[in-house]
Amino acid sequence: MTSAGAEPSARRLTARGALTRDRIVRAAADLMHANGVAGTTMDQVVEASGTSKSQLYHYFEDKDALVTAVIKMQAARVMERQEPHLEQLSSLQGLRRWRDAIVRFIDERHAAHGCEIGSLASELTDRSEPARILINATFQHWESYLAAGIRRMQERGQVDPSTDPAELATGIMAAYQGGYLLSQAARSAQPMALALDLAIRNLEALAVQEKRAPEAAS
Amino acid sequence: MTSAGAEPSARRLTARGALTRDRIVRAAADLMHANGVAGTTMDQVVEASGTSKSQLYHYFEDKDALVTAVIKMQAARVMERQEPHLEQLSSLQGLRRWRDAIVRFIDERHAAHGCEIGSLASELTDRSEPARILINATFQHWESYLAAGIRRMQERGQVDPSTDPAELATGIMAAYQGGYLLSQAARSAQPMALALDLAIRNLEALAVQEKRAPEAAS
DNA sequence: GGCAGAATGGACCAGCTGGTCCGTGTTCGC
DNA sequence: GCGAACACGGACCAGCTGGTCCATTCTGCC
Repeated sequence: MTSAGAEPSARRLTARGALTRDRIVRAAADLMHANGVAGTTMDQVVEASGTSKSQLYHYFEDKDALVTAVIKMQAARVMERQEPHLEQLSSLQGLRRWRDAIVRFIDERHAAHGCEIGSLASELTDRSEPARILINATFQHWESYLAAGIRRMQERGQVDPSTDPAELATGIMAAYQGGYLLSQAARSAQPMALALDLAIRNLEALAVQEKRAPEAAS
Repeated sequence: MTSAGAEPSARRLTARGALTRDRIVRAAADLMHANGVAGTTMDQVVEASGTSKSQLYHYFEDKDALVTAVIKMQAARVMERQEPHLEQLSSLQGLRRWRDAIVRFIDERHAAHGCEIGSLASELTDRSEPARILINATFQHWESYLAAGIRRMQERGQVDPSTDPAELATGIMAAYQGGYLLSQAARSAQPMALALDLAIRNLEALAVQEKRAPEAAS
């Protein structure tokens, strides 16, 4: 379900229409990720998506509606990329693999651009309340995956059970977002690596002292 | 030294001129912090600063030059606000006081707006290389204060001396920036509190075990 | 096979945006 | 006290931006 919210009267969509709509959102998402929302014009979206002005305004009431669809698509994209790592997260090892994947991802892109959701958050949060709510919900959803993983670690005795998983998850998310921002500014994946290391080290420190506990096969 | 860089030919500035220039940068900084760089028009700056178009372009070659001045002013403002806390930082207690001041600051503003530098970073880093370099330098400078404080803590035996203070500082900065972003999106100071707590807890965990060591007066 | 509604093409527009220009007032240094 | 450079006011403009409109072509469905 990569497609995003409708709005402009839940009109019927033919298969062809749905495809066109998707091309528009995809093009808009890429442009806005690279140039910002304000830095992306409707004409650019038209050209990049190979559609026309009338189509754009046929599927979206105005730019705000398009932006809403873009937020939803980016949220879906990010979650799709993260899910494989977070879905069954249940150990510090898994968390470290998650960290490695992120650092590698940023490194491959030479730390150009920021987090798809984070940059939208920074630009839109103060400008549009509906956008803020949507973005905040995305963060929450994202964090809930981390929290669930941490809870599993607690159950397995890898992490101190007295600390609230949701709060730890927020802390880790903050490290991720801040790490992304610093990496973007430094054009290096190192800040992200340091930020996530600090966050993970925190769980390790909280770990039940039996560091070398009986490891299940795997 | 709140005023920012010149550029448009280091022309001579009369006292009156310097004042006008400063009013312009100040107004631009406030507008851009609230509405973003792209969301701030030169006409708005003119109106908010009570100047005229010709003055604006008398002191700044173009919008980019104005933005550069704004970055420098915001960097100075942030550092001015942080220096009292970071200048002689040398204990975990001091770090916690820094944390408290930040959380209070965000709470007072009901978590509206983001970090003055962080939001500029997010918007400009990909769009302007000179801006990126300037912003990155600001982060470095900022982190160096934190690193110096951590080094002092190490010397006093409060923090494990085997960890690189600069790397810890980057991690803390990331927690700060990410915490700010999440707080802005959630309209609550809590994410910031959790993020900084996680970062600080990390130093505590690293602390030499003699937790209740001989405390110097104060 | 024909019609209602979806999909599309693209010309057109009013308002805004960054930036220019020129004339006037002020101030500093000699 | 006087000229040069600085400070200032504000009309003006070309290009862009989000958005409108209407005519035409497809498509699903009875």
